[in-house]
Amino acid sequence: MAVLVIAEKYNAAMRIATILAGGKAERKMYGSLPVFQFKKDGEEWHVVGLRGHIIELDFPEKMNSWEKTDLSKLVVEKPLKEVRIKGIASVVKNLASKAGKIIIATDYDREGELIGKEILEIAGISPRDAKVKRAKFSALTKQEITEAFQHLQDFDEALADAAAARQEIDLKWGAVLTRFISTSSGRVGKNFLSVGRVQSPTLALVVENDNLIKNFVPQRFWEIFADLKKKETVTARHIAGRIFDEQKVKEILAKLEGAETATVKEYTEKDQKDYPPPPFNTTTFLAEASKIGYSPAKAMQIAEDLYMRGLISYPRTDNTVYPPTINLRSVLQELRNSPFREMAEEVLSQERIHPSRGKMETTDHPPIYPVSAAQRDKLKKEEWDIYELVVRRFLATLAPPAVFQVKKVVFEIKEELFVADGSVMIEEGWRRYYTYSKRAEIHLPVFRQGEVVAVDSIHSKEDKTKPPARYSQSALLQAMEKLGLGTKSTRHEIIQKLYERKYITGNPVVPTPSGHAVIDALKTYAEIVTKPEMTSKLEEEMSEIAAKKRKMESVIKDSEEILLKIVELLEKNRKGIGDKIRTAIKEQHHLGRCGKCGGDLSIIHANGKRRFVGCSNYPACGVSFPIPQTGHIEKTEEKCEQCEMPVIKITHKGHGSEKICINPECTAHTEKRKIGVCPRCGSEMQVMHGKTGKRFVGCTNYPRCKTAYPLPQTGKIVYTGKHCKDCGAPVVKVVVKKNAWELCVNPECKGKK
DNA sequence: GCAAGGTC
Repeated sequence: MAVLVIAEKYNAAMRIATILAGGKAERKMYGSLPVFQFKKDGEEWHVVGLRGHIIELDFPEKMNSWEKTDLSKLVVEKPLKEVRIKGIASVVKNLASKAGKIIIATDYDREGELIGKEILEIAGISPRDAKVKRAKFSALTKQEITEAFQHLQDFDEALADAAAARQEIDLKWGAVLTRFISTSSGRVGKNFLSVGRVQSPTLALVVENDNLIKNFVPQRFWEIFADLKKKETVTARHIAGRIFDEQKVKEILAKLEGAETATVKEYTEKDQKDYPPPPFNTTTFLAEASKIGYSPAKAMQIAEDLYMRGLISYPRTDNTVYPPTINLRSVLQELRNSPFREMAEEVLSQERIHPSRGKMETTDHPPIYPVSAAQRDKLKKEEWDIYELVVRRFLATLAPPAVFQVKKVVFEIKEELFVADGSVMIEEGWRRYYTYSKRAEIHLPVFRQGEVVAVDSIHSKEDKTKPPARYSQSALLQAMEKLGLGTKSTRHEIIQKLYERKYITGNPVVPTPSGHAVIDALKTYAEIVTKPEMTSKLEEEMSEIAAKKRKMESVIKDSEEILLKIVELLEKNRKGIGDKIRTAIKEQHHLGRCGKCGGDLSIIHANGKRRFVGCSNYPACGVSFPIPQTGHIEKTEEKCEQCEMPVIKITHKGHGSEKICINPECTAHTEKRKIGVCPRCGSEMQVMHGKTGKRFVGCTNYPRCKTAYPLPQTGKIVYTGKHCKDCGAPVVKVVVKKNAWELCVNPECKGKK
């Protein structure tokens, strides 16, 4: 009797097969799907790995039109299940039909159970069929897997239903609100606006933060410092800290007027342990990667790649505690084959290794750690940076604490108390390996109680309170985790989505007018979808479904009723909401006033083709300016110092950004556009933009001299000051992504290869 | 062309 085992992913299938077969599994291709095969107790076993969900929900085709579909009908429509990966489906179906036993061995969680249900449905087998079994394990270790397959359990339909309810509710709320917001504001097609259970509360965080910053009223405060002399100068701060009452500051200063000595009232000195950081989970990993310049999306992409190559463990994890099944010493031994040899040996030389542990402990995956040694020349720089980060973090979590000598002195000057703190590292501990963050050190001399030192000066410093900081991408990621928004696998994708929709821009993250407008509209008419509570409520309901206290159908029905009411309210206010968002988006594109007629200048995409800056009073006013056709354009609040025209910021992928004013005639451009000397007339040559926006090198002596050379239309052009030895034309440097080369601009130059 | 969740 053949046995079919279905795992969630390729790597899991391979591990399971290797463990069950005792290392003798054979890998065979069924079309494009690898299947692991082996014999065990006289039975033929097949192990296949899926690729996550193989079914996706979608509405029937008749409801595809955003404009024509009645949203209240969309709310109650049953979505269809579409098979996404047909190749896998047919192979699994075939194997299942021949199997006497089917073991679902997907990840042991809600989504894993649903993935199992999906594949059974495709194979036409009921989850209640006696030949269907479930293997439940929380780690891909020999012990866990062996036990799980010895104690097979029944398939848990209720758990799968919990996930299925989430799927349907997410799609309905997402599709209905996305369509409403987009169609009401005329944003249909590729510039649509979107709404979702996770993305909208996340956007709301950014918008609320921006509101706090905009409405922030700084408060003045003062701090009083005393410079004291003891061989070196020691600065002590008045014990009151920030004083918001100016009168009080004056009083204290008056009291201290003429003070000559300070007496040490209190002096303490102690060693303070500075414990190692916890092991990496996805969020902490991404936060640290951003410190070395990798965005969450980029860091995640690299980590996934390193994982697939067997260099680091699974990068999607919530866990911050090493499970006992990982042999930490043998990982260190493995690292001796890498450039981290010496460090690994140092850590190994400890008599006992005490790994640090974080607050979050789950059993699905271990924290992120290196699983094998890598060599620097085998990896790209970015891959090495991320690998090194994971290795150094791993070493740090196994290393002893750092030790700081901490000093505190309290001085008394005319009955007023001042404090000075000192902190110096005396043992490196884990900080020797983990060099990405430093703790500030302040040197302080030794004092003794009762000692009297000279007062050099006493002065106050005025300052003001600062608005809250904006979210960096990684801070946003951490806020999402804290609020239960998204999962370790989706959070960074959701942030990317907010950028794609142009709801947010930059890092730190700033919301755009359309981001503000959409959140404003949702807060008024569908507040729940802007709050993390929608997720926590759904989580509760899913738990109830899994615990068989409620039926999936009833949870979906309740959710539909709430959404129907929202749709009704939204439809009543369709025009008002749409106009508000439209106005906000106009502001987003608005660059400034037209110098000729006073109209609005904005970036216009002609038929989705060439882009330019044009006047809103067209055709009455024909003012227009060519702008570069490549690169991402953002508006700025700046005006050109020379010509007072609006300045735009252009970012070229792979290499920084430049700010230019939209006026091609402006002399402020001259420096930037300078490219060399015309070989025919000796005048200066510049980068110019033709009527179609195409750029070229032209002689400034035009029309008397008509020398012109074409330029590459992508990449950044940099002035080199050089001229071609063969033809005398200017030589420019072209930078595309990370590549750069020098180029004589004359296409007919004989010196060219 | 819609969401969020798996995974590549």
